Amino acid sequence: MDKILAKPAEKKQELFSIAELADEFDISTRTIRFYESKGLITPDRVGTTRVFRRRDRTRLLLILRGKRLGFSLNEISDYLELYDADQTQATQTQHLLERVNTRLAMLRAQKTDLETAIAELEEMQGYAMEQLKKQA
Amino acid sequence: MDKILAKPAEKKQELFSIAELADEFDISTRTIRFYESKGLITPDRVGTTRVFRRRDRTRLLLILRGKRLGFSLNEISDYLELYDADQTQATQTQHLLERVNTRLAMLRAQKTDLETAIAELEEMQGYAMEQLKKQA
DNA sequence: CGCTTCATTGACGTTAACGTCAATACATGT
DNA sequence: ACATGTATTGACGTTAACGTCAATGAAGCG
Repeated sequence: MDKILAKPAEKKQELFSIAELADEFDISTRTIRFYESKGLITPDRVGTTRVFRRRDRTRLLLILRGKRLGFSLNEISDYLELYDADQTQATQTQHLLERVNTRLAMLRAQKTDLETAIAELEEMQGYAMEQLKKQA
Repeated sequence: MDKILAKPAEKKQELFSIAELADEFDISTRTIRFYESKGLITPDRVGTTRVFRRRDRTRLLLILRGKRLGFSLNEISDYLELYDADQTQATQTQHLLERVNTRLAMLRAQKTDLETAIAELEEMQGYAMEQLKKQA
């Protein structure tokens, strides 16, 4: 499969095998198939074999970032929908806007939590360094 | 139990029942007992009944914030240890400092992710609002 | 052409983080 | 004293997010 997909001279790789993506993102192929079964990604097929385009590669990036931020796959699924929402009709755009705003509120709340935690640890850090000076 | 623990005239409540805390933090008593079984909190007992002090109440706050940030209970357990570390010996303080720094790096990385996600959504928000103007 | 190497598809196992339920024990208001 | 309400301790169930394994198939290599 490598031979088929690999085009070393190209600037931007367009197609990816499941193994390539698993390797690049340091996840298992099982995980990728699992995400597909959940509808988070929708690779093409060549026969039975999956072939991934840039779109799904990007979605994988978003999925993994979502996970790092502590979101469930269901939440991430909602989040991904925002990226390919229909913008042709005003009602759809309006709906999208509401969902984006809801999401933004969540992320901003999380950011506040995060900043509080960071501030606390920085305080501990400062105190610990003080202690070390005294103890030296 | 309320009658025993409740001292309405006091400024700072010192003792809490499991139900009070469950209510205040909007979690189940089962969850609180589960956290105790994991060693995250260590309430006193009056007979068989749990009695919580401010310390464990604070720890509950930290646990829940940790969860909102997407950390596992094991990670949170590590995190909590930072709060009651031994600072009397320089080697302990040194060790604490290292762990605090590690934690800080994680949180800062997460903050970067978060800010990226927020920026993307803000861009979508801007674009959607543009669309709505055009479509109006 | 046989061998070896991925890829796919079930099916089943696993871990974390609780929920649910049953049996039992206190404690309180009337 | 009794009914009611709350607490505790198992034991078992559940969901999410994969891991593991077995059987099968297509593809390239010498």
